[in-house]
Amino acid sequence: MRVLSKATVYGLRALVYMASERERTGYVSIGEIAEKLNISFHFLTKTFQTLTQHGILESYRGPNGGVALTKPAEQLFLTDIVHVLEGADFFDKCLLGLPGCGVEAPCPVHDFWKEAKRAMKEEFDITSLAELGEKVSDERFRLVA
Amino acid sequence: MRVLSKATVYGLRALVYMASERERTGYVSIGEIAEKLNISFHFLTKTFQTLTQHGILESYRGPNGGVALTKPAEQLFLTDIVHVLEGADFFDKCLLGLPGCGVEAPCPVHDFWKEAKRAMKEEFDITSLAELGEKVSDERFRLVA
DNA sequence: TGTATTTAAGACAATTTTGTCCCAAAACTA
DNA sequence: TAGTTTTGGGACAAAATTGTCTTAAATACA
Repeated sequence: MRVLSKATVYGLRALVYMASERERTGYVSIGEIAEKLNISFHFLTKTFQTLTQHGILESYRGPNGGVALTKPAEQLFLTDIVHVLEGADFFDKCLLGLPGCGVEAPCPVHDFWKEAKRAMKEEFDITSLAELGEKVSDERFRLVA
Repeated sequence: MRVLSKATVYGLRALVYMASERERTGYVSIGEIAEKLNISFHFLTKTFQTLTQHGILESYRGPNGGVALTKPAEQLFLTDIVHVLEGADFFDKCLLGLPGCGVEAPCPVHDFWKEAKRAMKEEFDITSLAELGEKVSDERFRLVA
């Protein structure tokens, strides 16, 4: 059951890593993150550019440059990231791929899937990068194989 | 939020269509299904071959041939189909893509995701092709755009 | 001013998924 | 037996995703 693209997975892991380094001030370099999380630097850079263009990150070039969250991690939720990286219709798709699936003309699994999406979105709405970052700082949780 | 590949989506829709034609006896031709559901005949054929090889369908060649469910639609559940088309580990994957994510070394969203997968699997376990086929026969639900 | 560091951006390749096509094999019909 | 229908299976193409690389632009610092 794969729900997120690799681009989104890498982006999320990287953001949580940043949130887990809470005490640090200033920018974190993409190279450091890529190395720590063992993911492709160039690939992550592209995902981060998307996040920067959509106001999740701000970036700064040159020595001691890098990226930083535009808001406190307490105010950035999974839904925000997923909306940017997967599209605004992320929680609004038919399980059977039918275009206008809805109350008008639902597919046979519409009701169940609607509820599953609602529960999922609810959790994504309240889960902040700060919460996940803390878990990682606490050691018992990991971001890398 | 895309959970199933197109191959699986097409396969599922086709199986539900077959279940919805309950009164019919004998084989249903793949060509008919593909036409009715407006999906690629060749693509569907490949998916159906997989289902045949795994005992979900039985096939018969020649005039009046086609495919048929090996068991009554009441005894075929979404989990069975998904296991064949998506793999046996379908309900066992980490949201962040980490290989051995589990109680030992969980990712920071492990607990939530575990519960979401459990709820999803529970529904897939109890939803039969018969149930979905009936909904489609009842007209209020559709399988095609 | 020149060099090193770091993100920005795009070209390009590799891989996976999706889709198309052709021919063989099986079965029926005349 | 010949011809038609239908699935089986593989080759192949197209598209999307993932991954790599190169160059440019911005910034700091000596």
